[in-house]
Amino acid sequence: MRVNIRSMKLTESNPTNTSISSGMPVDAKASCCPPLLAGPLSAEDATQLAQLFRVLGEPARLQILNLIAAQASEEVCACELVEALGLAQPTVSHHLKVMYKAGLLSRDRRGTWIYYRIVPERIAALRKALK
Amino acid sequence: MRVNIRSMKLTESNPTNTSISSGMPVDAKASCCPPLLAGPLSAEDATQLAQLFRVLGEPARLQILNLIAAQASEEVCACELVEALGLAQPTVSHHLKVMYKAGLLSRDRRGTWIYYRIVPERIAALRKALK
DNA sequence: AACAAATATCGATAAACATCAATATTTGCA
DNA sequence: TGCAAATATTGATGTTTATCGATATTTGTT
Repeated sequence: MRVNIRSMKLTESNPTNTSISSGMPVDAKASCCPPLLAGPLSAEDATQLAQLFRVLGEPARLQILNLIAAQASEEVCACELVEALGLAQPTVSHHLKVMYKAGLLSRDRRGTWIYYRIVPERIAALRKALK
Repeated sequence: MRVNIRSMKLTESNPTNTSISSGMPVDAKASCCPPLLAGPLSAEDATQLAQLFRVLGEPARLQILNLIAAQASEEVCACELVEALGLAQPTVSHHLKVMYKAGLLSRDRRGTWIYYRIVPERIAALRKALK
């Protein structure tokens, strides 16, 4: 497990959010992703799950996930995404932030660059929710 | 397999849409839901997949799925959903239409009532897409 | 044909959000 | 400290869409 001192700073200014494992802000609560079809679903659970699905309901964000998954290094620099997606830099930054806050991406700052990775457990949780 | 003559009428006035199996209009193309992480994703595929996720990105619609799944009969009358969700009838009708067009629900008209069912293959396809 | 019930459509409104240009902030380096 | 590159934020704009009231359509019944 790579521990990057600088990357800690990214979460220091985010005291209100809980963490999955290390430095992962997540808007959703810890009791995330109960099965959608295999049991009762509270209104709050429905809201949280819907919020997660909505994050995936954007082509650009799906392509970001796909682009990261295509990397052998399992990570991608934010700067690469700008040209790959053909979107403005603020737009890409926005999408990355949304996915990061949703717990779908983790990030690792190395110098000026920030490398993003998929959080596979989060994807798996969503897949389980579709049961 | 129950064949309802009247229910045929529901799809007769929808000649532009393709069908999954029988009487199921689907906005998405037949080549739906390629794996999101296990291979390249075209822009069109990303758009289609995102559209499907967006349908699930609404708490009311997730609750509709959950309510149907909770029925032993595996189906639910639209009229029951209005009170169960606490939404206005046009709103519920709108959500049902969105999910029906997305191929997530099938419907069976019996007299004045319309009973909705989950299309499990569609849910399974989404789950597979999260690979 | 007339009526009642269930569902669909229409029109309007408000909220959410994707997008970008401009600008600010952060970071490494000299 | 000053500069350049990467990323974040701000403000504005246009689009999408959830929601509802009012109304239309469909369906079964009498």
